[in-house]
Amino acid sequence: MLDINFIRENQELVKEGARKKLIDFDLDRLISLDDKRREVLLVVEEKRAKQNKVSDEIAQSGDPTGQARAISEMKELKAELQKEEEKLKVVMEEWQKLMLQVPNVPDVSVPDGKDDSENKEIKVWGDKTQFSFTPKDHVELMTKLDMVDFERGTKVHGFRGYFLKNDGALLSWAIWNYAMDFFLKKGFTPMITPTIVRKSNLYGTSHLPNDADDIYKTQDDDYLAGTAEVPTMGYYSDEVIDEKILPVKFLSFSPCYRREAGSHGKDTKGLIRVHEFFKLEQVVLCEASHEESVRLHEWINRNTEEFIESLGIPYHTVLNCGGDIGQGQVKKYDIELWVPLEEKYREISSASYFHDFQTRRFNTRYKNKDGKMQYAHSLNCTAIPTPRILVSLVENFQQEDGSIKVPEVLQKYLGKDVISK
RNA sequence: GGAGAGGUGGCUGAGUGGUCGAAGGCGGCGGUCUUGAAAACCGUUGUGCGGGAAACUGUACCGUGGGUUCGAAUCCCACCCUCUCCGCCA
Repeated sequence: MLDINFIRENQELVKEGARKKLIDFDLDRLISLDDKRREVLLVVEEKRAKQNKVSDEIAQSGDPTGQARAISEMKELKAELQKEEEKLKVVMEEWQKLMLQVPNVPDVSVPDGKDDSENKEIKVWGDKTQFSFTPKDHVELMTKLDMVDFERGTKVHGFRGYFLKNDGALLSWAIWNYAMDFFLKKGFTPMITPTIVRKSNLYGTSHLPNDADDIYKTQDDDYLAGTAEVPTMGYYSDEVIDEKILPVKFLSFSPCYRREAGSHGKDTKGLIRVHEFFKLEQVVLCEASHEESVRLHEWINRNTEEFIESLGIPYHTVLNCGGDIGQGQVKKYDIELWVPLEEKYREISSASYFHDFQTRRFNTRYKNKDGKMQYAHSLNCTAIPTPRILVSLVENFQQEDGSIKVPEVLQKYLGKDVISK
């Protein structure tokens, strides 16, 4: 959410931002609605002031005749007031709905573009893996090594279902354990978060109202979070946090649930796109400073790059274009790992910052040194998702005999240096 | 699932129709005292929106939404949430 005064004072900027993000938003409608809101609010407040004043006089007056006259006058005023309040209510309903749809303004460095095909590659690390034999894809590799069972996954769960077993399961644990060690050294506070969350948290992160189709809902009207960003951001909702604890850095672990509505034809095989996965997520709250947001954004993204580098998987980093950026995000980097059999880089991580877009919705504030209330800034970045990471890991490290070399840093966590039959 | 209790400011806790934005306490801040600190004492201490250069001022906020009333933290209705006990359960 943006501040309405900011919106009013920066209409062209907001419009340009929406254009860049390819979000269709009728700002003029919001502005005229806001004019109306202000106008009616003024009338309502004037009438209330009058009402309050006369009510006090009635209470203090010892004159019954005067009281009776004032009361009958106030009855009229009350009727007028109710009419105006009803008007205000109607205006506010639409106003609030529109306010939830205003996109945050993307950074000037965000390039134009319609979708992920127009993201800008800003970094390439490692050489694309070359094989002296015919490589296999992760489905074949992992199935043959009995690391995964898609058939029974589908039997039990349905479309996109999977079981990880044997070294598939152990490798996941090894990655989680390694990632914990790796990220905790950087000063994160580890958390295991709830995944069933109240609706308000998804409005807070701005997954709602716009991405409702992608979110599972329970019969109790709760939702299953698609990322630990959601519960972690909710952690400090409606709180005034102590400025001294900023920046707070959480490393949150959770299962993640995504309906993947609208992507039925995509990635139908394998572990790239599944309904249920696990993720370690970096979530950061910092002081309300653009420079600090930028600094931490670079930092969290770099953390994940370093993690991937330590595994030795070739990747590149892209700067997401306007059309590939979410409603609330100011700027986003994606880290994409090389998937040899697809001959493509595939997204493994996403680092974004939001300024106070999310914290306004969550009402997460702190008091700054001058005693002024400020909305904190928020950022997040994937630390590591499983099982998606396994795709590029096994494909890049496969050997001619169908075994998989274990990256050195994982060997002590897995207890072996090669996965074979 | 059954039964009960309760939601008030940063916290605790009083307040059952009229200067209540809300007593008291704790905490915070400022001061007195002290070499310094503690203790004690004195003072001060909510947020959003609007107006104003400012002092200040209008309005809203006592879980949420409605209702009654000239007037609601206080009365009525619905909902949400929390806690306790019993049951079930990883």
